[in-house]
Amino acid sequence: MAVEQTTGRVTRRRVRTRANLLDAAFSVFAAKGFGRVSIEEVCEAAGYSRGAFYSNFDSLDELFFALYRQRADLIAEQVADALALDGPGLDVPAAVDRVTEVLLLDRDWLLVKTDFLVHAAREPEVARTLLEHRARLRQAIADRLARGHTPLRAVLGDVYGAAHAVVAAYDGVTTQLLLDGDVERARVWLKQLLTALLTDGSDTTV
Amino acid sequence: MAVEQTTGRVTRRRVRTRANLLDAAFSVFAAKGFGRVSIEEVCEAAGYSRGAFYSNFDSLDELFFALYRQRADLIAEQVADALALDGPGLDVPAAVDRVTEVLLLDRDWLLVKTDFLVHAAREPEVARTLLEHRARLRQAIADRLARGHTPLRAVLGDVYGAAHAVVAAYDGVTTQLLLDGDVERARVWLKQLLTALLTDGSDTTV
DNA sequence: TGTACATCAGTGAACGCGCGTTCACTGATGTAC
DNA sequence: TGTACATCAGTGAACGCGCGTTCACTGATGTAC
Repeated sequence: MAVEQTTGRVTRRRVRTRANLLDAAFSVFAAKGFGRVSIEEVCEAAGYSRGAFYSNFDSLDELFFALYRQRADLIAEQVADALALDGPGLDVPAAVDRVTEVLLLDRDWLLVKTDFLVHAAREPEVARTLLEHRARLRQAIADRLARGHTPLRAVLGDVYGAAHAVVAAYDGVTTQLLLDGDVERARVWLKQLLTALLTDGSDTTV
Repeated sequence: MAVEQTTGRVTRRRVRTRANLLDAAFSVFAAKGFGRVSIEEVCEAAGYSRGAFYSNFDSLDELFFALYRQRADLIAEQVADALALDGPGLDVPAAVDRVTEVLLLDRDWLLVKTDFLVHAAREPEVARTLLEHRARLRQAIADRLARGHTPLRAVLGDVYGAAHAVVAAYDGVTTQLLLDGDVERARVWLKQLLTALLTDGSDTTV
């Protein structure tokens, strides 16, 4: 943390500045990639001097982490909301629609998220945080599947295995989307994958 | 390209230096991430002065691209070989074993590959190259599936859809592997996913 | 195979810029009365 | 609500380092005979 607060006091000005820096950083990171961004660029984009940065953060890494955490929490909440909408019976296609709406909407976020992934892959401490976040998401999905009494495929094991598969499908589709930029195709494709993974195989053909 | 060759002559020394720089770059990129690597570090790791770098490449970007291309081609070849081994009938579990052996063996490669992915995601020209490379891989898989008369699931469409699903599953598992570093679990998991995607649902449970 | 010459490939010093980091200062904000 | 004071938050100049880039030079390599 930058500037250890002896009192718990946090002025509004500080909150605003921090938020402005984070917002500007998001745009800049999305546009250029974490590795190609300087502290100076973030400050310029936010309209502050570099001193303001150091008053709020110790390093770009710290800001990046704060940024990820903020957005990831927001999205986890939205996913939880999207999953909560149905009644006890789970309407899989409808739920998938709502969830992909949240998860595959913002290409900028996918870019930043992937930057964060490769960063975390090299920093075990950071990786742990990201893994916990993913575990929470999976849990929400598993809960929903359990609550919806969705028929599951034995190869995937229990609801946790199924939730794991959902996340893997999402990650896989994200990779393709990052390259081709076709959000609509990604949505359709994710729905197909999830259908193939979650529903039974009464549609088998040769 | 650095140094436009008027004659087609390329000395052995040059070939060796270039290879040494690429090898060193791979280690350094894998360890620190593309965005955190300087030309100087690559040269030092390879045991050359910075002038040698400029004699062979115009920029780190160019070297990165060359590096990706080199390794990706190698791996595409290995995957093709692994797929070619069976007779006309496709033994799915065995083929999956062989392919995952190639694809999920080297964490360093996955790190560099993902760095390259986010790089490409922001550079349409580079993205096109990567998409073409992925298309070739998918094609090899689709061909194999067609040749093997593998029963497919209707939700995925034809062999191309199935091949696409295989790649998505691979990408999804890669993401998880980057974070937890558990190669064995990733292999098992990828096999389960591919089984769920490719085989029919006679295993459905509730 | 050996020698002489031409060209090439890598060296390493030098230059300079971008930017990370610091810090004395000042306008902004909050508190007390 | 207003004023006086204390503290805080952001400013912007200054410093210096890391490193990208260049280039005259030299040892290595290739060619011709």
